[in-house]
Amino acid sequence: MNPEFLLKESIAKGLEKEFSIIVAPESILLEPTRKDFEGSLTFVVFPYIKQAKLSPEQIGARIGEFCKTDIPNIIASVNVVKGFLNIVFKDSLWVDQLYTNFLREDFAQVTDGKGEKVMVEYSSPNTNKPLHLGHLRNNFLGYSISQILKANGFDVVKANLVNDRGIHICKSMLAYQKFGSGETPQSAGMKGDHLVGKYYVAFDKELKKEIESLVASGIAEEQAKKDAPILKEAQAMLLKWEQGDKEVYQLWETMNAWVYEGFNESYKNIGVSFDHFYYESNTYLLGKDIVEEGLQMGVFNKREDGSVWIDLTAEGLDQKLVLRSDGTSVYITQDLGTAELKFKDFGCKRSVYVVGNEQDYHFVVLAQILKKLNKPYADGLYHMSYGMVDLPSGKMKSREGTVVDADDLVSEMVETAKLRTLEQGKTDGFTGEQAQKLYHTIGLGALKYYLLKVDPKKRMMFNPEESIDFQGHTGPSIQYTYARISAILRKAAELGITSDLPKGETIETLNPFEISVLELLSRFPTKIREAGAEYSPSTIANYIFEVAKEFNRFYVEVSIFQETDEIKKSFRIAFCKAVAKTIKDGMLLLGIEVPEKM
RNA sequence: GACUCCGUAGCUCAGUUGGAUAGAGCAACUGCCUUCUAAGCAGUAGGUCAAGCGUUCGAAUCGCUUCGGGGUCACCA
Repeated sequence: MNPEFLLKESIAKGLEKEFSIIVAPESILLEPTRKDFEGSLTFVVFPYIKQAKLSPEQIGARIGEFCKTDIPNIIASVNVVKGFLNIVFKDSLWVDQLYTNFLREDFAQVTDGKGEKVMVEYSSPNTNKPLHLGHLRNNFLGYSISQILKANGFDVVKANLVNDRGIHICKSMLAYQKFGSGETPQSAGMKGDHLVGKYYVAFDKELKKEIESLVASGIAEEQAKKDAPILKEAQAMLLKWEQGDKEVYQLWETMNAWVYEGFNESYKNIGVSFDHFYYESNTYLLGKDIVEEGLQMGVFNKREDGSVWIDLTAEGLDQKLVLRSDGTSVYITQDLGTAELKFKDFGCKRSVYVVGNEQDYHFVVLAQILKKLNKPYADGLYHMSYGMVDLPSGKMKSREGTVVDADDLVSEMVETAKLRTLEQGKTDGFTGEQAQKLYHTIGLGALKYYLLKVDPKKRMMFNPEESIDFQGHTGPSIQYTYARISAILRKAAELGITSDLPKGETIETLNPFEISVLELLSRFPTKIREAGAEYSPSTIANYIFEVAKEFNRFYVEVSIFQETDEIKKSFRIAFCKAVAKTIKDGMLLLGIEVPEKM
């Protein structure tokens, strides 16, 4: 039985016996004891002073005494400071916890989700240009939250809704037609997505040129922006695409195929994956039947010009268009359609959308509409809204060429990892392939950790120099801790030291370093719950860093192989195993791998 | 303008269901590699938690006001 729960039960019993205060054990709040006081868990008594009509110190003392006699096999001592009752567990309890809990294969598996299906939609790129830094945050967050939801007992379907149609794709296509002279990714020696992106930039350049010359000929800038011939051509091309024009369609398929090949390579390289792909070219016409449905229900209303609207003023929102007067879809129409499609395909009542916070309003509206339509999946919609990634030079803008390309960034990180590793001569005994894999693990680990350690909701700063730092609060430093432990475990195996204690043996006294690490390990399931409930990979990232940091303190202070007490030695091997497992499992929740050697 | 998110050390961030003396990392400075990997550890210095008022046993955390920054308010996606 979990000692934290036993303690809560005992406190609840104590409150009742001593003060006739009835509280459910689950609702009792315990927090980790502050470092400067003795103890593992702290019960704050202030909330009960009114009912108990005694001073905080007196209440704390009486509850403490009660617990001590109630569960003497768990508690070593208690102390009361002001209104804080600090509980010191017996060292042998931690030993017991280590063997029966922390080392268990499923220690990090929470079952609260009960196998319920959840769809996590993330990545969702446009096919007119390659992935950039902002996409990386999205992809890492999406993958990580999928892992975290799985760890919470949900059955997760990872989906990618590819935006493969629209005016922006036509821009790339048109520029390719004009200036491409038939080059291909092979002939250009470029990844397909980068090649297509090149023409997207080319389009923009041409467009600017045309606008300038129009302005020079005396046309107002506003008008020139609308009248530029190349823009008109792109719009015409989109129309042709929608009419199924063979030539346009073929070009579209060819160029998209290039992009997909490029994306797949990138996805593989950054270690994210999907269970299902949706393509907007298949879904952009959906949603019209839902509009019809809404009209029938009286949720939507049709105006004279034929456009369809929903009035959300009662909800504190606005009037919102859901279908244009010409009968074509807008963004939200499509999203209504795909929400329905997702539900039909997988039956997920819960659906997580990993989408930037500039779309907060859109998702509030979407959720409201689904609710009004009485959709069974309306309440399960969650917009995992994350902040922009800023550069020291300011906001990233594709058109102004201030984006950081995802592929370039990853290779730079890997290259830096290689340099650092070679500098330190740490690849002795590695084959070339193993070394390459290590550089990738470290470089990518650094990048993922850097992007995931920050609260997703917050806008964050990407400082290129800091992100390639491998020391301190970084992924590689955690990976390094894992590699160190692995070295110990290898040596223990060589020496034939087991991690099991002889039958009937236990350890009565641990050192403070061991205890504070074990305290941390005990919080892992709670942290997983927290991360799941808050949709916050950063909770896990910061927790794992704490574990690694605390273990490192133990590592420099306490020797394992020089320990003469064989029982203690075995215990410490088990201890190392549990820490390694926690770090590994935690990092995998972030999508970060850990190396056995580095 | 309306709505919304944010403001914590020089920098990047934790901490926010109200709890003890607000914590890390980087950068700066001092130490520690003949003992399990120094991508580590120990230490020094660095704070009016944007400002003010309020709520109460207690506020970085809740409320109001002000200042500063971002985002959204398209028959674009």
